[in-house]
Amino acid sequence: MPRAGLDRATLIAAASELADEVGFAGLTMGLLAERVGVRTPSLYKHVDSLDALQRGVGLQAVRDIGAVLTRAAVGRSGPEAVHAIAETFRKWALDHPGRYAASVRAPRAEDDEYQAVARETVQILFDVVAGFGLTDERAIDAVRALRTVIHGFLGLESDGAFQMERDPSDSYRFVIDTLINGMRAEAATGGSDTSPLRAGQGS
Amino acid sequence: MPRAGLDRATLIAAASELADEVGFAGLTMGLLAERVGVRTPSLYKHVDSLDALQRGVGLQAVRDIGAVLTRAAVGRSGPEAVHAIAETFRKWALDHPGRYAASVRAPRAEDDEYQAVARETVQILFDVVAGFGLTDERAIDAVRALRTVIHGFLGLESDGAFQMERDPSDSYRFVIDTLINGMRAEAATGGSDTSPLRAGQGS
DNA sequence: CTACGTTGGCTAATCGGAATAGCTTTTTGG
DNA sequence: CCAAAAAGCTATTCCGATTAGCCAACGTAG
Repeated sequence: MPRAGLDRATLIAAASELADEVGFAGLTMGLLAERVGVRTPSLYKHVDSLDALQRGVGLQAVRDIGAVLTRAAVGRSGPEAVHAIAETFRKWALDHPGRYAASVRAPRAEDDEYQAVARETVQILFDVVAGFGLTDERAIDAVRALRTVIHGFLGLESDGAFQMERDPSDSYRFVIDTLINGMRAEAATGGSDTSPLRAGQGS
Repeated sequence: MPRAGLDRATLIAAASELADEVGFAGLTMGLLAERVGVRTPSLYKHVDSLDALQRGVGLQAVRDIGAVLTRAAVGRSGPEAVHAIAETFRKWALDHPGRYAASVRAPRAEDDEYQAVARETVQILFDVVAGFGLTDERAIDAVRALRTVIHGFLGLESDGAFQMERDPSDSYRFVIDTLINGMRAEAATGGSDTSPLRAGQGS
């Protein structure tokens, strides 16, 4: 009985592909085992549980997203950077529906590693927002707004919630542009309220 | 062995409450049975399956949301109506996390009843958007934008994705205000072409 | 009021997927 | 070459959903 040469990373990679094919909810130990040519129980030599596997896929997805967004944002700033990030994120999510769903899964507050990776990705957004001249609380608001719009739209779109005859790409641009205009306006009027902001994770 | 006097509606109501307590994912036939004082298999006399139960909870949740939003919007228009709807929706979602999660569940394209109910709720948003003078494609964009922002924000918030020391309520208002400004601006430019909102570097 | 069909509840059993136990073989380091 | 760790496997257990089949409760015609 030759060995299959599996390890955690390989399993997570295979699970990620599988999730993109059958949906994150359809990702099952049996299916993954079949995919990698092994019996189900053997997987437990490399991952602790299905939950751990899902977490691994989600964590890797967030890392991938961070890398992709970083590449998209480099050399750009302001509205151009926002558009690049928004479009890149959407394309990635549409290309990798399972991974995207995995990345959205509730991160468990006590999961430090997840929090750290998420923080890194959110940092990209802070850098972009800083380019608008937004700081402190307004920067937080703007980053939250960006995440809100991107996740909100992708969530609805991937749920098939847009039924009308209108290219979602155009609607997406509308929302993003609206947000950009809002940030521009906010930066122009200069944030009037100021409260100290404390350290935290996420945004 | 006295009868419990159950029926489909009672079960869905009980399941809704239960979902708010244990989370939509934690809603289980066994738990529901215990809650209504009956053995698990007995539930199948009233609902076809767990999936059907979940669908029922989601459907009812969408109906409830529609009713609540309608009440919130009556007598208001424009920005005031948008704020009322946004705040009401958020409060409802925070008060009923399980039902909210149920309402978001992918609606299945072939489910005509669900589609009809969802359409009714979306209609409320169209009415509000019409108050801004937006029509046709721009109205669709604006409605999608509203849904995007509301669902996006509530999704992130309920996932605990906002970790920084900043009241989410304030950030929520920021996003909503930004969107309102965008709709106002869009209405002002008269929607002359498909991309009047281009967020160029210039003005 | 009473027999009878329908309805609702129950116990027992099946099924599918996750997870564990315990055995066997490969790999690896000395 | 040998012992221990690592990686597979089969057999089993567990749990939640679901089905089968039995029996009591209800409600209604005669």
